Amino acid sequence: MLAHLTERDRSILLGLAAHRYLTTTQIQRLYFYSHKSSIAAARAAVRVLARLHSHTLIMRLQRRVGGFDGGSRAYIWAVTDTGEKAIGDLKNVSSKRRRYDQPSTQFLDHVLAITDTRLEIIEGDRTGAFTIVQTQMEPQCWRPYLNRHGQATHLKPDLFIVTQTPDYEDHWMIEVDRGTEHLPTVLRKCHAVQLYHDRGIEQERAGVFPLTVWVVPDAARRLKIEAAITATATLDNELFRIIELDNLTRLIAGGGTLNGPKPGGHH
DNA sequence: GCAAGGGATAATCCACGAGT
DNA sequence: ACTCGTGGATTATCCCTTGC
Repeated sequence: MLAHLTERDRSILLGLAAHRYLTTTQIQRLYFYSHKSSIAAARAAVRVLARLHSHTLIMRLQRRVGGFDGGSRAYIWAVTDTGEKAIGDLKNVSSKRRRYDQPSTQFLDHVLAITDTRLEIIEGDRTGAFTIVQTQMEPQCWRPYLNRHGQATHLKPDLFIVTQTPDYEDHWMIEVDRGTEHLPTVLRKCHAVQLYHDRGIEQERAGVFPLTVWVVPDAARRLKIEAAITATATLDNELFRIIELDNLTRLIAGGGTLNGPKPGGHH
């Protein structure tokens, strides 16, 4: 049943399963980036998705709700049970049963925003600003540790990335903030990062501790979170960076600063 | 306030060419 | 002959602005 699928078709299917949900545009940016124009790439992506759809390997959610700019929203895609089974055959493992209810818009927005963030980094790699050495998505990027009360728990960043520039190898934990969480919730996560840092687990495992980057929707949100972290004496400011998506690749290329490589920085 | 108009983007149609 | 990729042209749909 998979004989008629191209290598790219399989990549899309696997990628879609890994991300759970992807928009047409995201699939285009992930898998159709070497076309002559982005217009041509978009058309190609739509065609391929229509084909996979006709084979009932993937399905479409309702169009995205919300958003501010004009135009139609991109379709959001997910793998069907049939597609899941096909992936099981591909990987030579039995497919796990998964239910795809219509997810909440907030959850969907967050998942898609994480992918947009990851795409920004991938495209930074493509332009040669840095090289991606490793990418971990949920739940692979979760880190077990003992909390203040000695209970086993997990630090759950949205992404863990290792990048390479000529001078340094940098580790990153990415948190994608949509401006919807209350500041105390954000600070609670920061305290978890701080404690995980103080436990020394990551340093022992990887040799370095990653920089935690909050990717925020706008400058106002950035200033709020920056101020809150600075005002909290028990948090080490140097563990965190708050940044808008536009500047993320510059931050990564600069090893944690926006001004180029940081002398004597983490490596 | 409301309908018409305009901008933006996605999806679709169609003709053409390359590969098999 | 058939399939697939390409890209110009067209259609569909949404949101925002404008004029009343």
